[in-house]
Amino acid sequence: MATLKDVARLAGVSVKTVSNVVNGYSFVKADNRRRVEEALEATGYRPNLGARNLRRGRTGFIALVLPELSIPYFAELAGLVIAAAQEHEWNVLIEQTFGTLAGERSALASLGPHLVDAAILSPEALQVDDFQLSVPAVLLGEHAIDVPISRVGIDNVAAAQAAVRHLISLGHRRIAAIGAHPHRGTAFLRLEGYRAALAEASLPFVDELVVPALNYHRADGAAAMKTLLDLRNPPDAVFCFNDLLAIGAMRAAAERFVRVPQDLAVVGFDNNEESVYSSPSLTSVAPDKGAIARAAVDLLHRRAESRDSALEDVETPFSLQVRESTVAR
Amino acid sequence: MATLKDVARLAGVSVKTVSNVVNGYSFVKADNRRRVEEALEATGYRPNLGARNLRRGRTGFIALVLPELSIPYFAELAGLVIAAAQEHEWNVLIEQTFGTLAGERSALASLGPHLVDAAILSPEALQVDDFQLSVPAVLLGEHAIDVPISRVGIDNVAAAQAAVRHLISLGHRRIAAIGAHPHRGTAFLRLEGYRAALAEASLPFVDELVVPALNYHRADGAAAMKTLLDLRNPPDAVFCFNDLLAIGAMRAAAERFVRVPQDLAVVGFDNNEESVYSSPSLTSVAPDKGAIARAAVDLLHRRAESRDSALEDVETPFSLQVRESTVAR
DNA sequence: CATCGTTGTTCCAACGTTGTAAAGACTGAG
DNA sequence: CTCAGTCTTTACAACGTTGGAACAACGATG
Repeated sequence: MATLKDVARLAGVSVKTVSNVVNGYSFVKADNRRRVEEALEATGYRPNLGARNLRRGRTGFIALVLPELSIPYFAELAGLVIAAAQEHEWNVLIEQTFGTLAGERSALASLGPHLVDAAILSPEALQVDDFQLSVPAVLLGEHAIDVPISRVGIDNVAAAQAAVRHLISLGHRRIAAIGAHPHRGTAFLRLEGYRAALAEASLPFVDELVVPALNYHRADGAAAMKTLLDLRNPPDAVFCFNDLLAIGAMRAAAERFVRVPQDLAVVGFDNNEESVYSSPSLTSVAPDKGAIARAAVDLLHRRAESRDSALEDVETPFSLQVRESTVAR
Repeated sequence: MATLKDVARLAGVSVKTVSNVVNGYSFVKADNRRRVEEALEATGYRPNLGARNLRRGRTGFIALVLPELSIPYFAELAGLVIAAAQEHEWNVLIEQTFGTLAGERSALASLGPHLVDAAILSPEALQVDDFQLSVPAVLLGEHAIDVPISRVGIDNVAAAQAAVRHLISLGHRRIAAIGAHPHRGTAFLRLEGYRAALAEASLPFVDELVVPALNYHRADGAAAMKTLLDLRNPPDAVFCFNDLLAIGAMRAAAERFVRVPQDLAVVGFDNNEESVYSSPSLTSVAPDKGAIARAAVDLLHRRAESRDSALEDVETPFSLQVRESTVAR
């Protein structure tokens, strides 16, 4: 593989002059520039990023720490983050934590400053004092833990409230919630929005209608839904804290021959592509994932450039996509 | 951030001795080893991977080049590849090509040997003469293009044949296929399996029942299914070349009030998690994704260690998961 | 003609690590 | 006590790059 030295020898100039050409330094004689460019072409030179970054003190990578790529929301988000990072000549390193405290801690520990320039974190279990970071970082979605790190995400309370308001506006009165979680920040906020929507419609908050989910997988949604359907007085609508839970819930309903939306309205959260094509299609809170990815990467880029470290809290837009699970075709 | 030099100063030994301890070199006096280890602990030393790799001539990264993370199959696979790579102390760099020739070429071009030690490729559009790789590589799934690169994947012909045999065994006679594609290797092979299954049952191959799909997204499956349902004599079963196409097809069927599986049996390919929870759940060819990920990474590891470059062709197992889309509950 | 500023090029050092070779310390045998 | 052999540590160079200083060439200015 060609190095600067090889190119320099071929062009008959010094290594530094080649480096200057490569880096677009202005004061290079047209003649030399041409010769260097030809030599670059001839050798197929590509800079050794390791060496460059060693010298520059950067790595050219950012970390994206998330629970699991097999969760569609994170897969879609990861794709968008990769695209956004490319704009800033960053490569993305994905670390999966599987939502466990141990996984998240070990991911954080491996994030030395020589591995990545910055990190995007989507933690689920981390405690306040785990956040001893050696690189600029941004949190996705969490607004519940109080920690001095910038955040990007939607207003979870407002979003959840909008979802439940929608159910109320359709005439539902016994509305369940699936996805309560003892440590998860977003779960807390979405429950808050659920409560708020009930309160403003003067509907009672019923304990048995709030079902926890340890993970947010389809199986958890199905299990939770079965619990709800077994109640003496089952709900006529359910707000699920993500789309996977909702898909699982709809599946469980179908297995009990409960019709959606006639007998049970369902709303999800995340607006996965999957939810557009399910039968029935799923009404869902749709965060602007592209905006989240861009905002997070841009924020880190600003922070990495200038050493100032003002905390930022970027609120990205969301919308409610109404589909068949709440309103029949 | 602590460097070897800092640790050495603290422990009162040379830089190299610290390096020796870090790398588990045997001949270090117990006393010094202890002092160094304490100093390592005290400084929280973590090796600078860039520098280490510069010196060692490795990068510590492998590339995973795939169409799109928002496609569940690739998202799941990526997660498994990341896990498998961790075993060999490799980090995974994901490049998305969006299935375009330009995207794949640019991804390949960016794969200099100083960026990654090896690459896992899942190409869709690449031509034979695009494969000028400067690092060890392995192809996923493609057995159609003839190119001197190792491959890992299932026997696509046999898998497709098994799927269509299953439909035939259920009594279906007018079986369609969705997903034909002019350049995609796997599409070609799956079509081959479809043909073979028809042939062995002495069923005719009917042109109008084979519908192409440019992309393999849900929307393409829905569009293709509409075409089939518009035929004067629509099929009573359909084999889709991936699960997304099948999900789209089932959605299109539902919109026309065609019942699955009573009026139309559907088989997919990939066995996405999504397909277990759809209504009806989807019968699907299930490649062992974990085996694919492990085989690919292990193969690259062997190749990267020893400089020998024997071509390998690893065939991983698959199974047919029968669900409601072909057999009612 | 000396001085100056501008433009263009080169040399040197350094980023943090590890392989090599050489030097130093210790052991046991002669 | 010397020597060879083994164990242990160190100095040095190098990986490929770039910032900074130094240097060289040049025309313009006084």
